[in-house]
Amino acid sequence: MTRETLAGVLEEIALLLELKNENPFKVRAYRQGAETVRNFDGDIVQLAADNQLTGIKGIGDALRDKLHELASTGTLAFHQNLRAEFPAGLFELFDLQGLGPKKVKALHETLGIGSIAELKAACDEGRVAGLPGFGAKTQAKILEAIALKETFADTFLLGEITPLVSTMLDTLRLHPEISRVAVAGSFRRAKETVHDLDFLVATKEPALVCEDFTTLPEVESIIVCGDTKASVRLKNGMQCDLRAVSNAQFPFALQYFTGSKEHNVAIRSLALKQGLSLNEYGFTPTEGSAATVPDGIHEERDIYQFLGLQFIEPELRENRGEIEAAAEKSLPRLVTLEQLKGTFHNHTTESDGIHSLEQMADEAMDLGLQYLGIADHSKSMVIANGLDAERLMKQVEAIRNLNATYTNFRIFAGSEVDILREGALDFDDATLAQLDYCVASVHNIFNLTEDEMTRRICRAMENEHVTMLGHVTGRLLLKREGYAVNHAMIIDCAAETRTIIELNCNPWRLDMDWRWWKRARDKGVLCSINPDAHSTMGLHHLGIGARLARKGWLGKQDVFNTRTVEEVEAFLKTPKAKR
DNA sequence: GCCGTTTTCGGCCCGACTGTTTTCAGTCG
Repeated sequence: MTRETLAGVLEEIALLLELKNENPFKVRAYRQGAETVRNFDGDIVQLAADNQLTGIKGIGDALRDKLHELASTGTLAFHQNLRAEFPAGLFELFDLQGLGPKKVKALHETLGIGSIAELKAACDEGRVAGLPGFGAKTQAKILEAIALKETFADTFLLGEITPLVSTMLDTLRLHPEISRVAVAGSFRRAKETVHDLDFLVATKEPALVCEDFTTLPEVESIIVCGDTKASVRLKNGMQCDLRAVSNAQFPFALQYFTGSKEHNVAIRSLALKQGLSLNEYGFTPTEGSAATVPDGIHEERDIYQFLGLQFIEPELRENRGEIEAAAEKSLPRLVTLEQLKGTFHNHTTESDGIHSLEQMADEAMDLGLQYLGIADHSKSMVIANGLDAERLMKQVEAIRNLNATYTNFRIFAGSEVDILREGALDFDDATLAQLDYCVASVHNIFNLTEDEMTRRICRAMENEHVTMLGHVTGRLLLKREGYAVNHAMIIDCAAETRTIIELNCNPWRLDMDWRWWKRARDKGVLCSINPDAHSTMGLHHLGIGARLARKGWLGKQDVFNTRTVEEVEAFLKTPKAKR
């Protein structure tokens, strides 16, 4: 029994109650209960099993008893009974954009639809468009949403699976027959989403290691298990491969399985020019070649060095100019997580965060940061409890007071100010002038044309008080496309107006996309790696942010929040035009 | 279902947008 199981059951109950037209506030109570469980500071599973869940805000008598039953017996009768009233496949319908409980209920009751497959068939036959409350456009949108979901099937967020990967790496390292372990593939290259995981081990007992791999606790089922390779399905549905090689083969296999395919093709053609063919086991002379196979290759970097290249960090291996740069020895020295001294764009309980100003600051200090920027939502974000000017000024005062109690830490008072329809801001200049800095973001009216949206955002960046631009496209990976923007124009405008662009490192966003950062860097635009944290845990996403910044070719000097607190203070006091 | 309380029942973030309607329901954030 895990915390996530408890929370998941409460979420599912909320969904089922919604389907049954239950009191929306009751539904919300279950949903909030799930959030409370997720964010509880302590061993909530044990407390629930011991029936010790008292005095926790959001968990009343009913949820306490249900969590106790669930944690102590493994199931919850109330949940099982609710579940039995609906087909299991009904849940997946909620993943489709545009479908909520009412529509799902209508589809189920009138057409007997209980799965995405059935819904797709019904749409294809035009049966959905005729239902009351539905129409041709709704039917088309549903088909679109199904197509989008199919595209993203079996894809996982980098940030979401990172803890799982480190756990599995730790387990493999403990194996007595394994001398070296690495994760390769797109995960190692820090792609924002990954399809499968590739682990690599060096061992003298490959068959044994493969067999043991299939018994890891994360494994759901075995796909294949041979002498040097095992392939399994993990409990989260992801396919996961293990390759077992010798210690001498390890660097070659690591290079090979890290990819990308395009990068490897280019690398192998370089080797061919030297009369050597390169594969996952090593170099071999090509037919008729007088080349000798190099010895002394122990690490991946030795392969690159032998080919006359600087070591290419895995994040850069996309064949987007890194090989040419490595040949010229002009690769950037990439930023590291350890170089980040602070971060901006974080929320507190004052808007929609779940931890207080003090809690967020404490966590930032525990992470070794020198400063923390607070940027709660502005008043237009009613749903997020956005602050009006009066509340904002009170928060600024609270921050100033709190700063007076710190010796080696500083909170910067900011706002995540909404960019309104035409590019105006949700606060007037006089209010913004009271802040240390400000992040400007779009949160509504997503359906503008690319031109209109780009103009809207550029107008906001032209404001003297806008320090940085938040999540450039508003995308939610695997869920929602971003709004249409012209990245090139926004980067140019940021360069002209000396506006920093955020790399929002919430795992769902990773926005601005890594493919644009090199261009921004070349135009002199600074990046701020911002977790958009809505809880203390959210601050831990800085690590993912650093990886994506590396993927975007950024070095320490390109990332604003590698600067010291004194440097940041001086920067923020300087008028934008002179930054 | 939870919370707070003028302590046992009333209130619970709400506005924008879409597509369906012909004045509004459903979804989203």
